[in-house]
Amino acid sequence: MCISQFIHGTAYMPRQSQPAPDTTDDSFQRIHDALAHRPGFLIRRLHQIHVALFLEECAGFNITPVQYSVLTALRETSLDQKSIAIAIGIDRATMTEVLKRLDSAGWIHRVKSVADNRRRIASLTPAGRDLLEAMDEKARRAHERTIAPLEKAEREQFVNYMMQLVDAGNDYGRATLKIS
Amino acid sequence: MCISQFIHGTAYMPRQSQPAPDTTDDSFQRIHDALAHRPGFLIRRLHQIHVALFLEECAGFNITPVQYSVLTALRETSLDQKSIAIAIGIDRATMTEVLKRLDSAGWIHRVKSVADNRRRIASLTPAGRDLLEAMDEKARRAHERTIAPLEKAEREQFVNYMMQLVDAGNDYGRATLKIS
DNA sequence: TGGAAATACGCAGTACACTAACTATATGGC
DNA sequence: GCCATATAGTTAGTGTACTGCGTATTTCCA
Repeated sequence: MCISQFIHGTAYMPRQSQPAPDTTDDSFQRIHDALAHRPGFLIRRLHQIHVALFLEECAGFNITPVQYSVLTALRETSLDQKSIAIAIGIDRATMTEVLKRLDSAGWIHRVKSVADNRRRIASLTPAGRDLLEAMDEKARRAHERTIAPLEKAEREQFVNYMMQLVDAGNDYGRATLKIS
Repeated sequence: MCISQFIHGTAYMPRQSQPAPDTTDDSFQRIHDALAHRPGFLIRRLHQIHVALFLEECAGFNITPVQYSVLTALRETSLDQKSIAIAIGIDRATMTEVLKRLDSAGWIHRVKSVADNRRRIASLTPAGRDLLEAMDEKARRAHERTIAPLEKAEREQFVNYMMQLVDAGNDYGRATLKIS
């Protein structure tokens, strides 16, 4: 189902939420109008869609997009946790968790740096390297499928725009969420 | 700091992760080359950036982008939980959690539907309506700032592309993550 | 009209994303 | 050389995003 179908009623449409007498069909149109043009809303949805496509393509490997990014980075070089975190853009607390999972899956191992005992250097195991090779093609397809609905020239423009925005906003992320 | 600074060394650059003798400066360039053009990677980073901008703009309101989307939807009409979930594109388990928090913050309340006792209808409280009014301008700014580095025409193109992709991929999301 | 199927919601479990506070180690200035 | 300061990593807590299962209620049809 696509949004148009949803809005225009060919897909699921709740009919008897009666307690709200104003829940008419065009409420959904109005909600759509209010949200569908907001960049942040679209980005969130697009992220969900990409994750779903990635997991579908790479089903059987039991790996997530972030984990694949980390392994990709480690294919280039062994690296301490903070550097990996900066390179792929997540904070070090999350990095700790991600590396734990990659470690217990047997795809990486972590050793204390001899030069600096605070650091733990992560490297790919042979199993991790094999996994990367086995799934590279499917991961590539997941990324392609995410932007496949656009024309070739549009896809290039779109990726180019995102690169500009990510580069410009690179200071943000690792966001503060203050709860009361 | 921007990615170029990061890659080219004017920003933080780990120097003595010595245990990996191949950790040269251009490892970071190679990691960047491997990741920075992948649509999924860029989308994830852009999402992080938008959330950070939103929380910065709306600091003091103690609200998240998703919570704001839900309130925005409820401004149009009271609605059962599943319909809200479909309208803003998250699954109903997450919706339960989000509504719990909005409820305990006093911005919505939930009542059993008289027509269908399985349903709980959520509505804005006066406090919720006031909150929306108070933060509308700042939320709008957060969305604007997310795409501000692009030219006006580019921004329109970019949002247009995202709308196409989200519409085409609307079946995805609510993703399957199978853990062993 | 009575029971099977469908639906709405909740809960437990997993993963990413973040903050804040903590430990352990390293560094730099005196 | 010693101590203040800075840095790497972990842990606890919050929030979004899922799956899968269980419960209660409604619907449909045989």
